[in-house]
Amino acid sequence: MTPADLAEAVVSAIRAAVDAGDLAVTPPDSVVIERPKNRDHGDYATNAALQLAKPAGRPPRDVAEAIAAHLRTSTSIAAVEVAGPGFLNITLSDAAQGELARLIVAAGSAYGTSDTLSKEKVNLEFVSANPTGPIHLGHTRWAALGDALGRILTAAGADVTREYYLNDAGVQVDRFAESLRAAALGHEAPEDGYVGDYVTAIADRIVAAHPDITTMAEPDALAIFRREGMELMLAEIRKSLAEFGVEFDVYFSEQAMRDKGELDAALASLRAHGHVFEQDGAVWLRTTDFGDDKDRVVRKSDGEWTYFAGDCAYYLDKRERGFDRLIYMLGADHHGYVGRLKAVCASFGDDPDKNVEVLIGQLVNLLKDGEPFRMSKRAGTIIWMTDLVDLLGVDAARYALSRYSTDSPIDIDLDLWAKQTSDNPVFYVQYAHARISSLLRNAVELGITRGDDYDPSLLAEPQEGELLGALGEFPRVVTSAAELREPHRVARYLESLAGTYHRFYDACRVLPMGDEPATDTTRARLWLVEATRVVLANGLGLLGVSAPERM
RNA sequence: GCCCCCGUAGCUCAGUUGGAUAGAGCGAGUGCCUUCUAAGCACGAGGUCGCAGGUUCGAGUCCUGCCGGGGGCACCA
Repeated sequence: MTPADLAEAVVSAIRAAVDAGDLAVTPPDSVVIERPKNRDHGDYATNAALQLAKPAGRPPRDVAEAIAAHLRTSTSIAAVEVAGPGFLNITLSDAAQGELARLIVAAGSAYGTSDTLSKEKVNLEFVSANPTGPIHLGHTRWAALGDALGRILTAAGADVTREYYLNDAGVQVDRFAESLRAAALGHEAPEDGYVGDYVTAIADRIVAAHPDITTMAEPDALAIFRREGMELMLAEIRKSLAEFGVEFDVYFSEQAMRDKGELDAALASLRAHGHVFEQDGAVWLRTTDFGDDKDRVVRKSDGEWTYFAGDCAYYLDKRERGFDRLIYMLGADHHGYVGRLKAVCASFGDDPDKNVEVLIGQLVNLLKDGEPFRMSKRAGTIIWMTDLVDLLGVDAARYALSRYSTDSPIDIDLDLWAKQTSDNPVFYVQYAHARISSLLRNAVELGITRGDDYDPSLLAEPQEGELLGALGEFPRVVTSAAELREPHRVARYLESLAGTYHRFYDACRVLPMGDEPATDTTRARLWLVEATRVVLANGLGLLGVSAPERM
């Protein structure tokens, strides 16, 4: 019996109580089922009676008793107690609890997926780093988190498009081209230009392909540096993202959007909605109508579009492609954008509370020996995604960036995350999976199979109950992580599950010792172990972290 | 000055969207391997949930103010 099944059973019991005249309320569609921290409070607890006390006009404990009487008729439920202010503490029968392993094994990689968000067409935009440099540490947090969130939303049934906004038009790209040319000529980088090993590396490649470029007229040279520099940079970005396990469905080119006249179209639409005005020779959007700090310029007095104009057009483009939920993942240094993005949404006549969601991620620092870490070989202090992967590997890097709330700034202790010990959370979780895989291999060698079925009531040890209960939580963890846009919940859950498994493993021998024969308990436990493996693998998969069979 | 985020055990952080006695891990202590991976497990100490009010049956969680830390407030991108 899953928590969801139990919730339905409680709702049914409430309906039965109402039908029997024991309770005068409108039965709720669903109730909250909790897994209590304290096992004295049963396998599961619900506060349904506390919620219904007011509409029923009766003390919570009375309501609880009325529900409990009807709940006790279920054969899956071993005990129901009314406790505290009116909680219902429910203990499942061993058989009902043990059934879960079968359900999980049968579902396999689908266990944890649901159709909770099936009505949502989500556009998930993340990373969107300018193609003027490699992916740095801050972007890397979003690469890990955005990709994980995409997987989690998909698991929850949402129709997700992962998108990278390519800022390939405008001043930054011009500066990049100028910086490349300066590097090629051995000149100093221009003011506000780009510096670093990667700039000279790309410049060298372009010079190699166009030996005459250093003697070419400046405009002609810049055009080549601009076009090819961006291509090479983007290729490098895509390569490092791919190595990190991150794939986008759409790389959305700002330049292409401009070429299609979408900026003019967006401005016309905003004008039609009545939020555009002219002042000091510039064209403005009156975002203060919708709570922004100040109005924003769309087109400068010199006729150039602002970056913000792109935001407006891009928003409209996404909406016209049918997305009703636009999720933007931004760094803390961009949190000032929230107001204007919401205002853009409202200016087009949409609902900023529904159509636009902005997730703000706090900053990431690396620590080594308790001190801020710097790349020693380089003058620059910027740390790239590839540096982090070199230091920790993809699994540890992704996991380290995914296990914390986006609200909290994170200090990644390189010593800790590079460790091959249980101090390192990702190893702790992966080790549980490897340990299970090893056990299952041993079972095969001993010629023991779990068979087509097992007796679920044999999974009656306390550690088995704990493990089953933990496995049963997984679908709810996934849906809550999806609904709250909080991938770290999956990581924390996996750590807890790994611990629960290790305790089970310590307490319950699975395979027979010596010449002993395999028993029904052996087979029942093999189902439970395989179910655990499935959940660990599915959960790690949601984070884009591998589930190794050997370590 | 205004806006956003944070403040929970010595350290790093969770806290099931308002529930029962606030939890893990690390650090430090003591045990547990002649058989499934000891990269593991078991046993304890450690707290005014920044402070002060408020909302209610009930607040770490919601509201207000204050203190402290981080980040941000362009006709830049």
